[in-house]
Amino acid sequence: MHIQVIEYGDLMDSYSHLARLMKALGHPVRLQILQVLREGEACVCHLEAVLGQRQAYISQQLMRLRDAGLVTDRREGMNVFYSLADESISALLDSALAAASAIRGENLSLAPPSAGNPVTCSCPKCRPVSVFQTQEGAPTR
Amino acid sequence: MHIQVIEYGDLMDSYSHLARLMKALGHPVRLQILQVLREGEACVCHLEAVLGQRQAYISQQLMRLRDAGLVTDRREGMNVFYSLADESISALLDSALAAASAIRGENLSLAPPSAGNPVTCSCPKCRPVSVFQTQEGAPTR
DNA sequence: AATATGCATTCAGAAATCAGAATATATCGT
DNA sequence: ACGATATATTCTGATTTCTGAATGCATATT
Repeated sequence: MHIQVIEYGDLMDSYSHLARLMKALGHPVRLQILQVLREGEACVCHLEAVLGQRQAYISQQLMRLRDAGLVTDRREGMNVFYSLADESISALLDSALAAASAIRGENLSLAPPSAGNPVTCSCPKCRPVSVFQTQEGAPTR
Repeated sequence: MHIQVIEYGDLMDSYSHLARLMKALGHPVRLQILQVLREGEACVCHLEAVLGQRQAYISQQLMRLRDAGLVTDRREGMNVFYSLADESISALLDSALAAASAIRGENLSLAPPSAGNPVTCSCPKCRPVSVFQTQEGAPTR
Protein backbone atom coordinates (compact mmCIF):
# COMPACT_ATOMS: atom_id res chain seq x y z
CA MET A 1 0.00 0.00 0.00
CA HIS A 2 1.02 3.55 -0.59
CA ILE A 3 3.56 2.53 -3.16
CA GLN A 4 5.47 5.48 -4.49
CA VAL A 5 6.02 4.46 -8.07
CA ILE A 6 7.96 7.41 -9.31
CA GLU A 7 11.59 7.23 -8.33
CA TYR A 8 13.20 10.63 -8.38
CA GLY A 9 16.26 9.30 -6.68
CA ASP A 10 18.55 12.21 -6.16
CA LEU A 11 18.47 13.49 -9.68
CA MET A 12 16.72 16.61 -8.45
CA ASP A 13 18.25 19.80 -7.19
CA SER A 14 16.87 21.78 -4.28
CA TYR A 15 14.83 23.99 -6.58
CA SER A 16 13.05 20.99 -8.03
CA HIS A 17 12.38 19.56 -4.61
CA LEU A 18 10.95 22.86 -3.51
CA ALA A 19 8.88 23.12 -6.68
CA ARG A 20 7.36 19.71 -6.07
CA LEU A 21 6.47 20.70 -2.55
CA MET A 22 4.84 23.92 -3.69
CA LYS A 23 2.95 22.12 -6.40
CA ALA A 24 1.42 19.82 -3.84
CA LEU A 25 0.31 22.89 -1.94
CA GLY A 26 -1.15 24.50 -5.03
CA HIS A 27 -4.69 23.25 -4.60
CA PRO A 28 -7.44 24.71 -2.40
CA VAL A 29 -8.79 21.39 -1.15
CA ARG A 30 -5.34 20.12 -0.27
CA LEU A 31 -4.72 23.33 1.63
CA GLN A 32 -8.01 22.84 3.46
CA ILE A 33 -6.98 19.33 4.43
CA LEU A 34 -3.69 20.59 5.81
CA GLN A 35 -5.49 23.31 7.70
CA VAL A 36 -7.72 20.72 9.36
CA LEU A 37 -4.70 18.60 10.19
CA ARG A 38 -3.11 21.54 11.97
CA GLU A 39 -5.67 20.96 14.70
CA GLY A 40 -4.55 17.38 15.09
CA GLU A 41 -4.73 14.10 13.27
CA ALA A 42 -7.90 13.27 11.43
CA CYS A 43 -9.31 10.21 9.70
CA VAL A 44 -10.57 10.24 6.15
CA CYS A 45 -14.21 10.10 7.15
CA HIS A 46 -13.66 13.14 9.32
CA LEU A 47 -12.08 15.09 6.48
CA GLU A 48 -14.89 13.91 4.27
CA ALA A 49 -17.44 15.35 6.68
CA VAL A 50 -15.61 18.55 7.46
CA LEU A 51 -14.82 19.41 3.86
CA GLY A 52 -18.04 18.12 2.40
CA GLN A 53 -16.28 16.20 -0.35
CA ARG A 54 -16.70 12.67 -1.62
CA GLN A 55 -14.50 10.03 -0.02
CA ALA A 56 -12.64 9.06 -3.17
CA TYR A 57 -11.84 12.67 -3.84
CA ILE A 58 -10.42 13.18 -0.36
CA SER A 59 -8.36 10.04 -0.75
CA GLN A 60 -6.99 11.24 -4.03
CA GLN A 61 -5.86 14.52 -2.53
CA LEU A 62 -4.41 12.72 0.46
CA MET A 63 -2.39 10.60 -1.92
CA ARG A 64 -0.89 13.74 -3.45
CA LEU A 65 -0.07 15.07 -0.01
CA ARG A 66 1.45 11.74 0.95
CA ASP A 67 3.54 11.61 -2.21
CA ALA A 68 4.87 15.05 -1.42
CA GLY A 69 5.74 13.94 2.09
CA LEU A 70 3.45 16.52 3.65
CA VAL A 71 1.36 14.08 5.66
CA THR A 72 1.80 10.73 7.33
CA ASP A 73 -0.84 8.10 7.87
CA ARG A 74 -1.53 5.66 10.66
CA ARG A 75 -4.05 2.88 10.52
CA GLU A 76 -6.22 2.14 13.52
CA GLY A 77 -8.78 -0.53 12.85
CA MET A 78 -10.84 0.50 9.92
CA ASN A 79 -9.80 4.10 10.11
CA VAL A 80 -6.68 5.71 8.77
CA PHE A 81 -5.57 8.80 10.59
CA TYR A 82 -3.56 11.46 8.84
CA SER A 83 -1.32 14.07 10.38
CA LEU A 84 1.09 16.74 9.26
CA ALA A 85 4.49 15.21 8.64
CA ASP A 86 6.29 18.04 10.37
CA GLU A 87 5.68 21.16 12.38
CA SER A 88 7.54 23.22 9.78
CA ILE A 89 4.64 22.66 7.40
CA SER A 90 2.38 24.58 9.72
CA ALA A 91 4.89 27.41 9.76
CA LEU A 92 5.04 27.30 5.98
CA LEU A 93 1.29 27.76 5.77
CA ASP A 94 1.55 30.80 8.02
CA SER A 95 4.28 32.30 5.88
CA ALA A 96 2.30 31.64 2.74
CA LEU A 97 -0.77 33.27 4.19
CA ALA A 98 1.28 36.28 5.23
CA ALA A 99 2.72 36.60 1.74
CA ALA A 100 -0.67 36.16 0.10
CA SER A 101 -2.07 38.82 2.39
CA ALA A 102 0.72 41.22 1.56
CA ILE A 103 0.25 40.60 -2.14
CA ARG A 104 -3.49 41.17 -2.01
CA GLY A 105 -3.19 44.08 0.40
CA GLU A 106 -5.88 42.45 2.45
CA ASN A 107 -5.70 40.36 5.58
CA LEU A 108 -6.49 36.83 4.51
CA SER A 109 -7.29 34.14 7.04
CA LEU A 110 -7.85 30.44 6.67
CA ALA A 111 -11.25 29.98 8.19
CA PRO A 112 -11.67 26.37 9.27
CA PRO A 113 -13.60 24.71 6.45
CA SER A 114 -17.23 24.15 7.31
CA ALA A 115 -17.04 26.50 10.28
CA GLY A 116 -20.09 26.48 12.45
CA ASN A 117 -21.97 23.31 11.65
CA PRO A 118 -20.92 20.57 14.06
CA VAL A 119 -19.15 17.72 12.34
CA THR A 120 -20.10 14.17 13.21
CA CYS A 121 -18.48 11.33 11.38
CA SER A 122 -18.38 7.71 12.46
CA CYS A 123 -14.76 7.50 13.54
CA PRO A 124 -14.03 6.53 17.15
CA LYS A 125 -12.96 10.08 17.81
CA CYS A 126 -16.27 11.52 16.74
CA ARG A 127 -18.64 8.74 17.74
CA PRO A 128 -18.52 9.24 21.52
CA VAL A 129 -20.26 12.55 20.94
CA SER A 130 -22.84 11.46 18.42
CA VAL A 131 -23.84 8.16 20.04
CA PHE A 132 -25.78 9.83 22.80
CA GLN A 133 -27.28 12.36 20.45
CA THR A 134 -28.56 10.12 17.69
CA GLN A 135 -29.39 6.87 19.48
CA GLU A 136 -32.62 6.68 21.40
CA GLY A 137 -33.07 4.62 24.55
CA ALA A 138 -30.19 3.05 26.40
CA PRO A 139 -26.73 3.92 25.08
CA THR A 140 -24.90 0.96 23.60
CA ARG A 141 -22.62 0.88 26.60
CA MET B 1 1.11 46.37 -21.30
CA HIS B 2 0.96 43.66 -18.67
CA ILE B 3 -2.75 43.38 -19.04
CA GLN B 4 -4.21 40.89 -16.59
CA VAL B 5 -7.01 39.42 -18.63
CA ILE B 6 -8.46 37.04 -16.11
CA GLU B 7 -10.69 38.78 -13.62
CA TYR B 8 -11.04 36.73 -10.48
CA GLY B 9 -12.80 39.56 -8.77
CA ASP B 10 -13.44 38.41 -5.26
CA LEU B 11 -15.09 35.16 -6.13
CA MET B 12 -12.18 33.32 -4.56
CA ASP B 13 -11.78 32.34 -0.96
CA SER B 14 -8.50 32.52 0.91
CA TYR B 15 -7.69 28.92 0.11
CA SER B 16 -7.95 29.56 -3.59
CA HIS B 17 -5.82 32.66 -3.34
CA LEU B 18 -3.22 30.70 -1.46
CA ALA B 19 -3.41 27.85 -3.96
CA ARG B 20 -2.79 30.22 -6.84
CA LEU B 21 0.21 31.64 -5.05
CA MET B 22 1.66 28.20 -4.38
CA LYS B 23 1.07 27.15 -7.93
CA ALA B 24 3.11 30.06 -9.16
CA LEU B 25 5.90 28.90 -6.87
CA GLY B 26 5.66 25.33 -8.10
CA HIS B 27 8.28 25.58 -10.80
CA PRO B 28 12.06 25.31 -10.42
CA VAL B 29 12.94 28.11 -12.82
CA ARG B 30 10.46 30.47 -11.24
CA LEU B 31 11.95 29.66 -7.86
CA GLN B 32 15.41 30.37 -9.27
CA ILE B 33 14.23 33.72 -10.55
CA LEU B 34 12.85 34.63 -7.15
CA GLN B 35 16.06 33.53 -5.51
CA VAL B 36 18.04 35.87 -7.78
CA LEU B 37 15.63 38.69 -7.02
CA ARG B 38 16.23 38.25 -3.32
CA GLU B 39 19.63 39.80 -3.93
CA GLY B 40 18.02 42.85 -5.48
CA GLU B 41 16.21 43.90 -8.61
CA ALA B 42 17.36 42.44 -11.89
CA CYS B 43 16.59 43.05 -15.52
CA VAL B 44 15.50 40.35 -17.88
CA CYS B 45 18.83 40.17 -19.64
CA HIS B 46 20.49 39.64 -16.30
CA LEU B 47 18.19 36.78 -15.39
CA GLU B 48 18.75 35.41 -18.85
CA ALA B 49 22.49 35.37 -18.27
CA VAL B 50 22.39 34.11 -14.70
CA LEU B 51 19.96 31.29 -15.34
CA GLY B 52 21.24 30.39 -18.77
CA GLN B 53 17.78 30.35 -20.28
CA ARG B 54 16.39 31.87 -23.45
CA GLN B 55 14.90 35.34 -23.16
CA ALA B 56 11.40 34.38 -24.21
CA TYR B 57 11.39 31.61 -21.64
CA ILE B 58 12.44 33.96 -18.86
CA SER B 59 9.78 36.42 -19.92
CA GLN B 60 7.13 33.73 -19.84
CA GLN B 61 8.04 32.72 -16.32
CA LEU B 62 8.17 36.34 -15.27
CA MET B 63 4.66 36.76 -16.61
CA ARG B 64 3.47 33.95 -14.35
CA LEU B 65 5.19 35.53 -11.39
CA ARG B 66 3.69 38.89 -12.27
CA ASP B 67 0.21 37.43 -12.61
CA ALA B 68 0.58 35.89 -9.17
CA GLY B 69 1.67 39.24 -7.79
CA LEU B 70 5.01 37.89 -6.68
CA VAL B 71 7.13 40.40 -8.58
CA THR B 72 6.84 43.96 -9.75
CA ASP B 73 8.46 45.49 -12.80
CA ARG B 74 9.92 48.88 -13.51
CA ARG B 75 11.01 50.08 -16.91
CA GLU B 76 14.23 52.07 -17.27
CA GLY B 77 15.02 52.85 -20.86
CA MET B 78 15.18 49.62 -22.74
CA ASN B 79 15.51 47.50 -19.65
CA VAL B 80 12.79 46.26 -17.38
CA PHE B 81 13.85 45.60 -13.84
CA TYR B 82 12.03 43.08 -11.72
CA SER B 83 11.93 42.86 -7.95
CA LEU B 84 10.14 40.88 -5.29
CA ALA B 85 6.75 42.42 -4.61
CA ASP B 86 7.14 42.07 -0.87
CA GLU B 87 9.63 41.05 1.77
CA SER B 88 7.25 38.39 3.01
CA ILE B 89 7.94 36.43 -0.15
CA SER B 90 11.54 36.05 0.89
CA ALA B 91 10.38 34.75 4.25
CA LEU B 92 8.04 32.36 2.50
CA LEU B 93 10.92 30.91 0.53
CA ASP B 94 12.84 30.35 3.74
CA SER B 95 9.89 28.58 5.33
CA ALA B 96 9.40 26.44 2.27
CA LEU B 97 13.04 25.46 2.25
CA ALA B 98 12.86 24.58 5.93
CA ALA B 99 9.80 22.42 5.36
CA ALA B 100 11.33 20.73 2.33
CA SER B 101 14.46 20.03 4.35
CA ALA B 102 12.44 18.52 7.17
CA ILE B 103 10.49 16.38 4.76
CA ARG B 104 13.59 15.10 3.02
CA GLY B 105 15.53 14.76 6.26
CA GLU B 106 18.37 16.55 4.55
CA ASN B 107 19.50 20.13 4.72
CA LEU B 108 18.57 21.67 1.42
CA SER B 109 19.94 25.03 0.34
CA LEU B 110 19.17 27.24 -2.61
CA ALA B 111 22.54 27.70 -4.20
CA PRO B 112 22.50 30.82 -6.33
CA PRO B 113 21.93 29.64 -9.88
CA SER B 114 25.05 29.71 -12.00
CA ALA B 115 27.27 30.11 -8.95
CA GLY B 116 30.86 30.78 -9.75
CA ASN B 117 30.98 32.00 -13.34
CA PRO B 118 30.84 35.81 -13.42
CA VAL B 119 27.71 37.11 -15.07
CA THR B 120 27.95 39.95 -17.54
CA CYS B 121 24.89 41.10 -19.36
CA SER B 122 24.44 44.37 -21.21
CA CYS B 123 22.23 46.17 -18.73
CA PRO B 124 23.49 49.46 -17.23
CA LYS B 125 24.00 47.69 -13.94
CA CYS B 126 26.34 45.14 -15.42
CA ARG B 127 27.97 47.21 -18.13
CA PRO B 128 30.07 49.50 -15.88
CA VAL B 129 32.08 46.44 -14.97
CA SER B 130 32.52 45.06 -18.43
CA VAL B 131 33.23 48.35 -20.20
CA PHE B 132 36.74 48.59 -18.89
CA GLN B 133 37.38 44.94 -19.45
CA THR B 134 36.13 44.59 -23.01
CA GLN B 135 36.85 48.04 -24.51
CA GLU B 136 40.39 48.83 -25.52
CA GLY B 137 41.89 52.33 -25.46
CA ALA B 138 40.41 55.30 -23.66
CA PRO B 139 37.32 54.63 -21.57
CA THR B 140 34.21 56.31 -22.94
CA ARG B 141 34.26 58.85 -20.12
C1' DA C 1 12.55 56.99 -40.84
C1' DA C 2 15.27 53.06 -40.36
C1' DT C 3 17.56 49.89 -37.52
C1' DA C 4 18.94 47.57 -33.38
C1' DT C 5 18.15 46.03 -28.84
C1' DG C 6 15.49 44.45 -24.90
C1' DC C 7 11.38 42.50 -23.68
C1' DA C 8 6.52 40.55 -24.25
C1' DT C 9 3.12 37.78 -26.37
C1' DT C 10 1.07 34.21 -29.24
C1' DC C 11 0.94 29.62 -31.02
C1' DA C 12 1.17 24.71 -30.79
C1' DG C 13 2.04 20.05 -29.40
C1' DA C 14 3.33 17.17 -25.48
C1' DA C 15 2.79 16.28 -20.75
C1' DA C 16 0.61 16.85 -16.36
C1' DT C 17 -3.34 17.92 -13.50
C1' DC C 18 -8.20 17.83 -12.28
C1' DA C 19 -12.20 15.52 -10.74
C1' DG C 20 -16.04 12.30 -11.45
C1' DA C 21 -17.22 7.35 -11.84
C1' DA C 22 -16.30 2.89 -11.05
C1' DT C 23 -13.87 -0.52 -8.75
C1' DA C 24 -10.61 -2.66 -5.52
C1' DT C 25 -8.75 -3.56 -0.88
C1' DA C 26 -8.61 -3.94 4.11
C1' DT C 27 -10.75 -4.59 8.45
C1' DC C 28 -14.45 -5.56 11.45
C1' DG C 29 -18.74 -7.92 13.12
C1' DT C 30 -21.62 -11.94 12.69
C1' DA D 1 -17.30 -17.23 4.96
C1' DC D 2 -20.23 -13.16 4.36
C1' DG D 3 -21.64 -8.54 4.58
C1' DA D 4 -20.73 -3.86 6.02
C1' DT D 5 -17.78 -0.04 6.56
C1' DA D 6 -13.58 2.71 5.71
C1' DT D 7 -10.23 3.75 2.58
C1' DA D 8 -7.43 3.32 -1.80
C1' DT D 9 -6.78 2.95 -6.60
C1' DT D 10 -7.80 2.94 -11.53
C1' DC D 11 -9.91 4.87 -15.50
C1' DT D 12 -11.21 8.62 -18.33
C1' DG D 13 -12.10 12.94 -20.59
C1' DA D 14 -11.65 17.85 -19.87
C1' DT D 15 -8.64 21.39 -18.61
C1' DT D 16 -4.25 23.30 -17.58
C1' DT D 17 0.71 23.58 -17.64
C1' DC D 18 5.02 23.31 -20.01
C1' DT D 19 8.29 24.93 -23.27
C1' DG D 20 10.19 25.75 -27.92
C1' DA D 21 9.43 28.58 -32.04
C1' DA D 22 7.89 32.50 -34.09
C1' DT D 23 6.40 37.03 -33.83
C1' DG D 24 5.09 41.62 -31.89
C1' DC D 25 6.11 45.92 -29.42
C1' DA D 26 8.66 49.65 -27.16
C1' DT D 27 12.68 52.41 -26.74
C1' DA D 28 17.11 54.15 -28.15
C1' DT D 29 20.41 55.36 -31.80
C1' DT D 30 21.65 56.98 -36.16
